[in-house]
Amino acid sequence: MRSLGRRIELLKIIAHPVRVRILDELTKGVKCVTDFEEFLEISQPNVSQHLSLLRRYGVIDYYMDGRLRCYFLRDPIIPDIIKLLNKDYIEELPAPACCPVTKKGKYPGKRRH
Amino acid sequence: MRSLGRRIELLKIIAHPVRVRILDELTKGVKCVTDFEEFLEISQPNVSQHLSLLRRYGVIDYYMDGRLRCYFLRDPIIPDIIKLLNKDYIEELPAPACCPVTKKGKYPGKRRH
DNA sequence: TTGATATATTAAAATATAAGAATGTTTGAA
DNA sequence: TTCAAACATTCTTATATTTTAATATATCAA
Repeated sequence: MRSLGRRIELLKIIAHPVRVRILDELTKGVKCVTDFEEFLEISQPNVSQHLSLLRRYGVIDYYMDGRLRCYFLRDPIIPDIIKLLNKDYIEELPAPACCPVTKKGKYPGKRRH
Repeated sequence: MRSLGRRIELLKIIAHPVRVRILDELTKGVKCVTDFEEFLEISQPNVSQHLSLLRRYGVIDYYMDGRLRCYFLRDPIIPDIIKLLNKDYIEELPAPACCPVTKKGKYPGKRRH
């Protein structure tokens, strides 16, 4: 089981527009670097850097196919995160019903609502 | 419906150890600043900075209770993210079955596995 | 064995983020 | 009307991230 600290680090790694698009694509199947270059509008070295970052953190991996590096998802949290990012949330959370007590509750009987 | 870009920004905001702990606490109920100071081992101004960042991005909000600011969750994605972070993933994703085709599939019949 | 394709690495510049220190604001209680 | 509690803001410094540009490597095909 991975630590929470590790998970948060992972979240940080994922939280980048280019990397999310990469991971989103990879949830649909294997892709090679050139495939990514086609739909991300960034340079080849930059694509490569993002891929190697993701690989360094164990998020993705690749196998060789001729001279192509075929990247695929490795960390099982990714599909769940992608699903979350694409999910529709129409409402805000309801505000707390009525002034729940915090530890520091110095003003009982003086609640404003 | 919020844009994906907004969601990614949000993810970035959340992906910080202190802020995750704040949000984790808030999934359990309302807390005021001093409550946070107690269990986060950081200075009051730093707590305040994190809270105000979270509020600026609409993740949390507060109501006043006497002189206390009672913070609560506002963005409905948060409980889901916290759940994800705490979820157990025991296995890696299975490697792709056998060399699926990338767009650039120049080497058919020469697959290595 | 040479050229082209596919991809990586490195260094530098630009930018963003985090933490700490000092100080400011607001409000209730005395 | 003053004090103290609760909290925010601002500025600075330290550090991390991102991008760009240039260059390198590895492999297949001819």
